[in-house]
Amino acid sequence: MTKGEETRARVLESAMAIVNRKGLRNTSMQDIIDETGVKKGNLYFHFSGKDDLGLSIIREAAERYFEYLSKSLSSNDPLGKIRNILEAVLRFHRRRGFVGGCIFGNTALEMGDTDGEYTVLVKEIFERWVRILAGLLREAGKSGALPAGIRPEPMARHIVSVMEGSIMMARLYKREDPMVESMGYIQKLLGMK
Amino acid sequence: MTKGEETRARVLESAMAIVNRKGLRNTSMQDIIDETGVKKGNLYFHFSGKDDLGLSIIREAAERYFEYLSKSLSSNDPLGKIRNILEAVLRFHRRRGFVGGCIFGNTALEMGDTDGEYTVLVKEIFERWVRILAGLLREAGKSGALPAGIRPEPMARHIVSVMEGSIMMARLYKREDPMVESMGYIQKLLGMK
DNA sequence: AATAATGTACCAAACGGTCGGTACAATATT
DNA sequence: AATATTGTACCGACCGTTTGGTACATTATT
Repeated sequence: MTKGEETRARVLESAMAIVNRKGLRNTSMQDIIDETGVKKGNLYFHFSGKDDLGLSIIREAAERYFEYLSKSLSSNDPLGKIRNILEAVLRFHRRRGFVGGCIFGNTALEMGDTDGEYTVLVKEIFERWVRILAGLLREAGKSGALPAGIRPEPMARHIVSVMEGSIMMARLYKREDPMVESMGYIQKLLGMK
Repeated sequence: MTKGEETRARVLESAMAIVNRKGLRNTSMQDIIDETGVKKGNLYFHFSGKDDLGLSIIREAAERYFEYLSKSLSSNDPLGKIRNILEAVLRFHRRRGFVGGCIFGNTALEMGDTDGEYTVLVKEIFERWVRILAGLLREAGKSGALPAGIRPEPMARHIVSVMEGSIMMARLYKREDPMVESMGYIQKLLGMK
């Protein structure tokens, strides 16, 4: 790792923490400069602009997030794995004190109705999440563990919506209850409760 | 209605439309000046600052929203009324082409983790929504129309989370499917499907 | 005449971004 | 071995624009 790569990684690390806390639009390049000590010229040497930095942050956050989720799969049966994932998401936000919320959902909302690079990237991340859940649901369906009338794809999309909505509420009220309750209802729908 | 009241109402109307489309933080006072033709001095005569204008917008939007929902209650039984409300929400966003999303959820996220006036106001609005839904659920419970194990308050909170999450997804993908699907799963939980 | 409403000019701060330039190690040339 | 060249990393002053907000004179309305 060269000196430059090290600097870039360090800046990305700090910037990710700030954006996770304050959101993308509300984080200025100056904030990053102040926090990391990197000088402006150098910051723009490593990142071509704010969008380059922002997209790099989202991409890096997604990689870490999916890696974290995949390490939380302790169960053997597919529905158990889904519960593992939901619980991992809850743990993630509980550890953060429900500060910041979901960086992907936040970015989706911040970017509004534009069709820019951010929106495309966030869509891809959600689709990746849906694909993972739908795969597990399909697997559960094959072994007859899925209640009648539950189709994998729509249910997977529903789970993502529920998590995003309940993360938002948990953040707003700084309580885990919205997430815990909604996760319970998902499990009820899946016949696990 | 005096001329001044008229001006104030007109500015509030236009500003609400802009904020609904672009979000609060991404809407500048200049945007409102450009759109409405009101002059800067006059704008600051009617509203003490951006926060005053912003809070007025949210309050007004909430009044209209709840009024709109209450006019959509055509059913007689409480669970039917809940379906009416969900369908009214869907119609509301469909008419907007899923542009803008939910102004309350957007504001909640935009304001981040601060405990400012915006956050307090948005919390109140969500609580009001929960109270309405919980009342209907309790009513349904009394007449035995609620499946076993469904408690009104948590279920009401869950419904709000689901709606917020699915509105966000519908906005992101510019499709009604996320809302339609999630509404279906809510009805399934309530034993209506 | 008093007050309510409006118009215009201005402000300091913050924003993302550009610019010319420096420091220094690695490589090429002589 | 001495010198010249190149590429990476870094620096801080400066730019134009936009931001929310203020000051104050002017015009309608009552």
